[in-house]
Amino acid sequence: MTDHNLKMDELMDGEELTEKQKKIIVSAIESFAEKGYSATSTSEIAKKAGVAEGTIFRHYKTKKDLLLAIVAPVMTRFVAPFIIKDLKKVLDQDYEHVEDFLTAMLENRRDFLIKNLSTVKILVQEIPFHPELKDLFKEHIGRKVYDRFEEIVVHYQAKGQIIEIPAYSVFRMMFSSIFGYLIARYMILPEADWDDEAETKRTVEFILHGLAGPNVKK
Amino acid sequence: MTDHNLKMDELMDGEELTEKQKKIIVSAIESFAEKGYSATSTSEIAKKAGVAEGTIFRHYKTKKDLLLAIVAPVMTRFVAPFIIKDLKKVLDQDYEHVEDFLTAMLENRRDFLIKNLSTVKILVQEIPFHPELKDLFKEHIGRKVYDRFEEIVVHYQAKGQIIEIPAYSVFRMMFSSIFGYLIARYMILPEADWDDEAETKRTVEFILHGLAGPNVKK
DNA sequence: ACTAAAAGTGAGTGATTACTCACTTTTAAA
DNA sequence: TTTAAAAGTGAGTAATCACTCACTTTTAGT
Repeated sequence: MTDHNLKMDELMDGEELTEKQKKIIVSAIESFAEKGYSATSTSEIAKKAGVAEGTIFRHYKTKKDLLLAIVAPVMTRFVAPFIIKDLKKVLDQDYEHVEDFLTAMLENRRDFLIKNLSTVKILVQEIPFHPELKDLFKEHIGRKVYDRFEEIVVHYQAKGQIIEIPAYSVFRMMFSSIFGYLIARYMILPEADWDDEAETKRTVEFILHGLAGPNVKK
Repeated sequence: MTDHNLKMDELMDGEELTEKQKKIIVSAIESFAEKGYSATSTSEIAKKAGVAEGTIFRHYKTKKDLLLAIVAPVMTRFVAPFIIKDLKKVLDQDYEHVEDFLTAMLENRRDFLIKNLSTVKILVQEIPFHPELKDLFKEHIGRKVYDRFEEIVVHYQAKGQIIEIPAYSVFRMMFSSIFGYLIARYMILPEADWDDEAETKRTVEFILHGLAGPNVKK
């Protein structure tokens, strides 16, 4: 179970969990990711966790609460790197060129995905069917991440490094290229023989050239 | 029901269907797209279609067969525009520049998506959970579409219009940009106020600049 | 008009499901 | 050591599910 690589407190944001509860979480993550929430029974989760079915309901009022308990933290954690104080100062010091920022972001998102692969899978697979998930997503990522990203885009446009188009277009193109790569790499064809260094470089170059402003570094 | 815009013979590749069968298909498409296959009961489909539940099993041996009957034709139709005889001749005559090809492809894929929105949604949502769908996808799209696409990439690389990188990287970046746009436009934020012409142009420009070869048209 | 095949029906079936709850075991505090 | 709270159990429940099948209705061919 790949999520055993994760410390349990990372999963649940430091909450104190019983051993049985941990087993329930781990088993639910595995089954939800593999079969989907709807096709996974609480009975199966219990068996896999080696607990009584009633134990699940001892900790989570409903099956849906179990799903939310798994997925909500991953959304919170997705946002974290974007919550930077004094963004402008950080960009000027550490990411003078948009290439530096891009490379860092791609690597950071990659690390995040590798660490949270199963839970991200669950999130992506379940969002179409659960309004609560969609609302949470909008709140955390739609708003918080996007607002920060807009500032970043404006910053680099002011320096002539990114073409003058709406920030949401930049957002869309950058994210689709990055996640197009990460999803293909880790979710669609994980067993293929990937040259990660080369593909990362190509993806960054693609984005840089695609969005090049008048002042871009050659 | 948006799929009512589709002629029924387009949906089912010309097969003769009874009126009740058509209603079953239409209702199943709607519910599978909205709730997912697993969370949709045959009882619900029957009620929505105004038929007896047994009627579904009169036409489809299992619930899964109903799903496959809906999804398989859309995959076949996805491939169709890529099955061109004498590809080189067509490219030279109609798409001298990669920009022309790109624009045509984006528009063609857009039209396809608009026409098949619900069934594409079902396909995307269900693939992770159904090995048969994944196999069908690999057969139709993984192989057929990709092989053709490789020829197209090689064609434009030979003319210096696309950068010399592996075809699968080109494929990945092009498709993620195109589908990043189409999915955002029609599946994630369909109600937003989109300037389609501008966004199409931006997407094409992004890809063109991102993949520009030494001989690209200025 | 008659007949057989095709299409459709809806009650029923055995299995499965999310959840409850009375009871048992474990843990922690005094 | 005792007591109470917390954690855990598993049989049971009402509801739901995919599917069957005896029967009815409709259609098509002669």
